[in-house]
Amino acid sequence: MNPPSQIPESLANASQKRFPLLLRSAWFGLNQSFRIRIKPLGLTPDQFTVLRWLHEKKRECIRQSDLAQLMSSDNNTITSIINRMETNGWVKRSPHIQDQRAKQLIIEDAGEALYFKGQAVAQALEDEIMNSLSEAERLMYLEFMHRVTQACLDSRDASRRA
Amino acid sequence: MNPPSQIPESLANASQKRFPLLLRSAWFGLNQSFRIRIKPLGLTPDQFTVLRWLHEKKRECIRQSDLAQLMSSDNNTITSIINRMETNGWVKRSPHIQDQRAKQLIIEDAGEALYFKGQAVAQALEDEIMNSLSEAERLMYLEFMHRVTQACLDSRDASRRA
DNA sequence: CGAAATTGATACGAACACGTATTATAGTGT
DNA sequence: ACACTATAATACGTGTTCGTATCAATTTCG
Repeated sequence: MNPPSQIPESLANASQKRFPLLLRSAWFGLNQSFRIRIKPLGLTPDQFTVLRWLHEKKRECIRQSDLAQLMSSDNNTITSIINRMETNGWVKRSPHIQDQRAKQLIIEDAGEALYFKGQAVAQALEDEIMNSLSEAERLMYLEFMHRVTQACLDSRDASRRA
Repeated sequence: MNPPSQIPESLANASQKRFPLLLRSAWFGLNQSFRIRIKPLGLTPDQFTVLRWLHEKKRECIRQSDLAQLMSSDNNTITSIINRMETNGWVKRSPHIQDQRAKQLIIEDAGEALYFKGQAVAQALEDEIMNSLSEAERLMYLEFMHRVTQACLDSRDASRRA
């Protein structure tokens, strides 16, 4: 007997419900879906994430390394992303007041306008995904996910120090 | 027990427990942790994932596009990864019996030996993360995560068709 | 059968992730 | 003042992700 070969194999077989596989598929699926939907805006998912943080932290002084922290990324990647976004006129680098090594990131009006458009798409997508859980399940899930996420970041930090 | 103010801002502030942020941080954290730990083996996380699938599906005939499906990836990326892994002698391409367009992927002995070493690291990491939940919580979490993951993949497929 | 649409793989280029090294500045200790 | 260490950003190289285009082989259908 052949295994049922024409069912979404990605989950049908794989899902002995192992956490790493689920996490990978969830992230890839969400990211790809979002990428396709915001492509008309000329944005990538990562660029949108940058705009989100710069918008939300507009009152604070955000250096590139702060942004790297917020995005679970690193200074190299941020430098590269900001280069492109600065060229597009969505953000700008400003000298930091107290620290002459650092550069403060500021979202430009064009960038903020783009953010608002992307945010509508992002919110719709998030709602759509979260609809697969009931209200009560969603609360539990987000609580669990919060703890698991913290464990992942702790594990990373421990591995770095080792 | 006050809100520890000098703990990763990525979760302390951001975690109004919004799903996309949690998912991104969890994936990046897990991936980075795993990358650091298997680096001594000369493997990247994605290469390990390839070895895992080719090992588990060793009895079946796996084409590159099958692997793309399993990994929530695409043919372009698989071609690129397999190129490097074939150079290293970890996998090899074989002509497909019935479909002359396709290439069957086969894990080499060197690749399988590497997989076993990586698997020990992967399992330890998974156990470590899952320890942040009790047994009962873990069961619920994996069930929820399964549904959410399926929703993410469905959303991607819908966006592609649109 | 034969034309059209589809599929498997690849080439190429842009964007992103990450490691290592480098430069400039800041903070530390003496 | 001095050396020492740490941090912010960048340059550069490798690996991964993804879009578009291309080619060959397969399937569908008139």
